[in-house]
Amino acid sequence: METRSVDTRERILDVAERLFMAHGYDGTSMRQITGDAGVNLAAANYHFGSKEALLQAVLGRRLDWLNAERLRILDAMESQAAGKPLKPSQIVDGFFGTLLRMADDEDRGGITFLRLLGRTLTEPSDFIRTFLAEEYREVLERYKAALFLALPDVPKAEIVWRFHFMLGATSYAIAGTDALRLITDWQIEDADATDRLDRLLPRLMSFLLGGLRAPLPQFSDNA
Amino acid sequence: METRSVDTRERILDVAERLFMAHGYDGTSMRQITGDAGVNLAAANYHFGSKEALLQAVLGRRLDWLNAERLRILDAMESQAAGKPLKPSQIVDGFFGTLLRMADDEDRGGITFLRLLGRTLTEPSDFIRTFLAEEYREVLERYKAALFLALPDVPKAEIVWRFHFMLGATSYAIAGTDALRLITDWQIEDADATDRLDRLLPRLMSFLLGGLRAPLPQFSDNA
DNA sequence: CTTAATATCAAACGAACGTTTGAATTAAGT
DNA sequence: ACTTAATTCAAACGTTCGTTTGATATTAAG
Repeated sequence: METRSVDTRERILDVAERLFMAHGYDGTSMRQITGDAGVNLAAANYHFGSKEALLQAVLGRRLDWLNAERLRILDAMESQAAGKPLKPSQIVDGFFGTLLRMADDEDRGGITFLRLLGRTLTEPSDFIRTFLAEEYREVLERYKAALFLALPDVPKAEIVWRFHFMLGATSYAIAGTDALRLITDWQIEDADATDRLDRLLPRLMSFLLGGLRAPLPQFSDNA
Repeated sequence: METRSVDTRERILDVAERLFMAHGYDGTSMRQITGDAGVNLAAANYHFGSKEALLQAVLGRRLDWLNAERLRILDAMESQAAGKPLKPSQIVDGFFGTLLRMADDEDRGGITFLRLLGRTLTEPSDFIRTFLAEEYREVLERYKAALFLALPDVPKAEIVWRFHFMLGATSYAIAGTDALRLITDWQIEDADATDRLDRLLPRLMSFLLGGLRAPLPQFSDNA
């Protein structure tokens, strides 16, 4: 009695991942999901309990792995460094590079999951934010601490802000919703999607590191 | 017969702006909007025609002014420069600074509109993206061209990408949905919201300029 | 073969959705 | 004062939503 339910579960998760990415949470109905997946409507509630829990399952399936991998990489880098601070570029690559490299891994959601995540990070619903906060709590604490050590001369508040900015630039870049892309004569360049993804990582990494290491802002007041 | 309808129209726009910001487009119902505004349900369809047209009216009310102001500022800077390229910092401030300074202007939506815009830029619906594309077409063309002139040694494709990254960092920073803010012990710093906004602009500007002027990425292949 | 747990199914639940209708009300023009 | 247009209103339209129900089918175990 395992084979059927596992197939049904995974098929629902795969279709839900794609539809939530394309139309958002509120814009996707349980009937669309189960219809596209070729399963009965009630199957979704049977296996996941509710629509909210379904989205959490969709995200958790990928985020559990992603953030465990991020921690594994940070552990490896830190034990390699033997107590010395890491380079900022290492830390940024461990966090954002690990995410972007999932784009090529179809077994872990590929570009579909990346876009879903980029969109979800800007969703307002309380249950989503609570869920994401818990999913990210440990990995953010660890990477934040690593950046504090790597940039001892930069005020911690500035590092946190710049982490926030980096997350935004990355989310937006991968969300691919592109309010911009319609306008920009994007064809200025290439080519197939594979090529664009190959080049996105180094492009984004240059930008993020440039922003992270920018001169500190001058505040007009002196509070 | 003017005073009533103008009041009703504006009250609907104000409430819709706030609710779309807080709960997203799909997550906000016409009944919530008209109910909170204290007007009849049918009034919204009478004045705006449909829910989609209402969102466009909400956004257009602010964006028309914002993008006209951006063009006005760019015109002023270019005529001041008398044919010579502008400084990148001028251009970035004209585009993003003008946006962020709306946060203090309650008559033009203040922080509520900024957050709504940040969220809306990542919405997937076709009608939103089409609308935004048209709203932004001219101002993006002009600012892109200014950046091309200001950074003659940077490939145009790189500039467009970095413009995209800057837009993402800014949207995310102002959207304030903060999947992050729940986790990050944000209290590390200050104080009241006014103070945070005062400091957001210089902080974001440093980050954006650092990213814009970062060393060019090295691609692993040589295509 | 029987039993019990697990999974799928068609059908329905009540609630909420965006929109429309047609009458009532208000304001403007003459 | 009368006419006409603009606006507000209560009520209802048909549709879609997430979820639940109870029967039926499938599988694993004794």
